[in-house]
Amino acid sequence: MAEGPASRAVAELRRRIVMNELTPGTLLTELGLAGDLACSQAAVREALLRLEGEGLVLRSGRQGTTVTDLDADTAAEILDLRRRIELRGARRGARRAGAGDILALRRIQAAMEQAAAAGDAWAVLERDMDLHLALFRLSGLHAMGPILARCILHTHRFRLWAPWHRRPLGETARRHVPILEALEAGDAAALARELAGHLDTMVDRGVAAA
Amino acid sequence: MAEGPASRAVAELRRRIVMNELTPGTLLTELGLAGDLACSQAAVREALLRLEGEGLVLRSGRQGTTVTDLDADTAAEILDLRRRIELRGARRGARRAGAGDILALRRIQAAMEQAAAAGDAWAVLERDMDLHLALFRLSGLHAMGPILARCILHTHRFRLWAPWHRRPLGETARRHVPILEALEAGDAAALARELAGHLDTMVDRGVAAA
DNA sequence: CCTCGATTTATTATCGATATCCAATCGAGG
DNA sequence: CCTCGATTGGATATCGATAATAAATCGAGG
Repeated sequence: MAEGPASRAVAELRRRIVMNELTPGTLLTELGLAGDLACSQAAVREALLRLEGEGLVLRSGRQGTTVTDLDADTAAEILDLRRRIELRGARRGARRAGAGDILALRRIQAAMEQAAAAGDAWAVLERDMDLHLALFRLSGLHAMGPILARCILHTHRFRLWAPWHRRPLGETARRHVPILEALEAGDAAALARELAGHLDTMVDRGVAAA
Repeated sequence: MAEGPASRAVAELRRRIVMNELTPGTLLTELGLAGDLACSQAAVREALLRLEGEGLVLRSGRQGTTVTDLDADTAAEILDLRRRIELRGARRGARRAGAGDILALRRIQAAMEQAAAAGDAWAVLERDMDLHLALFRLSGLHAMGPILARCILHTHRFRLWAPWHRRPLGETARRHVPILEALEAGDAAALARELAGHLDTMVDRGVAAA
């Protein structure tokens, strides 16, 4: 999984930020992280460049790089955006799904359940992202994948930041089963419905929902 | 404007790709570009990392990095996304615009007209991007700025790739005036209307529009 | 003639050292 | 006591060299 120092640095820092071990505003120095992660400045530099591309850190030239802020308004807006992207993608992709695609999706879902059983919250999130991205890839809208990835990442971060959104890991994993069943049945309408429901229950929108 | 080799490399490569001097699929090598742009491999490397974050190139490990593909379907989808982001941003931002904000926007618009008068198509696009981003920034939805930036960039690229979408530069610049006027009047509805019209006429949607 | 394997080559990935730059600090003058 | 300017410290930015790796090429064997 770890192909090199740079990849490891990206994965590790991304995990720390999304899991809120590194809180918003934290100042990161390239040389300092190089010490922590036991790699060279160049590797850390590449990692920070990538994380900036994902919106997790902000590099301000020679003043250093900081972990980006979070706010509820933007998080809600991003979730809406994500909802729209995934729904439109699902409607396009439902008909193109081959048996191989569905098998691959089921494998990811199984891996997610396995991670949930092991109590590895981060691995669950990674598999969740894999699954949603693989599903979206069926739409053929290649250039939008990274945009969706960014939205998913920020959704995850916000959910962990606002702890009242947390759910049992196993439940999170099992929630995806109906989505895959709708896809396998070739029912685009059901797929969109299940996916929409999944995204809508992802975040508690105030107490009124109860 | 050019702060260093890396910044210059990013700007130059971005220009070449968006202006379609570098066509989709072109293979780029770090050392080769370093020769072209008269800088070190590290500078080119940073540039390519950033451009990958913008979706303009695809880095495939040791197999090299290529200019990303374009397709009309995705372009249409991205334009829709952009429309949605900008419209929601405008509705939020209309009330918060101060006199200083409007002055800054007018300055950018003036610079765009100047670039148009000079016949500098690329500068017009840069100012267009500046203007739309500055306008969106009024919404306070910080984390979405880079997503919008990406959408605008791809919209520009697609428009230049499909030459029938081109318009006289001066017209492009002047199109933004009503938007700023609506903003200055504090009329959120008019702002949304003008902005929507601007985005809708950006791309000819088939011959039916004639 | 075709296939498989070793070799070569071209390219990225990584590192350590140096140059550059911004900002905070300290000191002198008013 | 306050302000302004030089200084110093700490960080990024950049470079050149080296290591590692994957694709392409060439050659021998079948």
